Amino acid sequence: MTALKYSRQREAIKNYLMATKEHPTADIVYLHVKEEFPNISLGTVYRNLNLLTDIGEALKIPSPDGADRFDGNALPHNHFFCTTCGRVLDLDLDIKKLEEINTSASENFDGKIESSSIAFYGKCGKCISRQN
Amino acid sequence: MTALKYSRQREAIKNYLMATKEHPTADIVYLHVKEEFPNISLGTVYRNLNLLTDIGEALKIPSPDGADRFDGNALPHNHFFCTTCGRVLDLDLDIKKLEEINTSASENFDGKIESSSIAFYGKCGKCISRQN
DNA sequence: CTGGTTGCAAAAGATTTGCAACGGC
DNA sequence: GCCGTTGCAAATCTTTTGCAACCAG
Repeated sequence: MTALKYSRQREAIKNYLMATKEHPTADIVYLHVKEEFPNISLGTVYRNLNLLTDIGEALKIPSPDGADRFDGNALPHNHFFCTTCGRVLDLDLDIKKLEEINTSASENFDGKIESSSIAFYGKCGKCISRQN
Repeated sequence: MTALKYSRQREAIKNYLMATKEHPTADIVYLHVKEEFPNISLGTVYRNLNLLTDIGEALKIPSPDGADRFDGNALPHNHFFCTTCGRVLDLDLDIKKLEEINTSASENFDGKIESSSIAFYGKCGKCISRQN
């Protein structure tokens, strides 16, 4: 285990991640942090996003089409993927229900379930009203 | 809508996908189908996997580390991702519970939820026993 | 014949990495 | 000063695509 050292770039990345609800891709994080650090490189953004993910301060959300997305909220919660516009939204569920699911899943499964996350798919509110 | 035409390559890909429970990457599908069609190209494998996914005869499972995986079982079911060895396993849940989740999620959500899928994380049985 | 499909290779997109300079501690 | 971090560019990995030949209907 190597000691972690402070860096202004990493802090800016983390601040941006925690402030937005947009579940940005690495590229979008890069574009925003670039406003404050014009010389920052995409490689640094990737390195720090992975580092934050590894130490549990961010989530990496894989996407079936396109780049992975990142979430500054590392607490257990779920996501909704709009199949029309591609947006990713947070979606909170009753904790009891979530625990029930893990318990129920453990019953017929050979292994240890440590966590779970649900992906919901459909049309988001914006896309539904745009369609009318 | 363009008419779909039979191809031996597509059939071989589909057969392999339906026969395995390994949730293979495109590359692994390629290596297996190559045994029967030595000249098949990776591009053809990708084209057909995407086609099968589009017409609902396969699922594309995005992975946070590495290539997407494909599943020949297109019926709604869930997956377990072993955080130690990276294997992806099927995991079935009570249908009632799944419906409850979608209903419960719809209540506080502005949009239309059409489907959902749960990703479970932890250690698979093999990795647990290997560790002892 | 017509038009979907294939193999090949090049291109595109996303992410990682080697390296020398830099910056925390 | 030591060693983690950065910027840059090149490399790697995954997936898509243009094109001419091919094949199913």
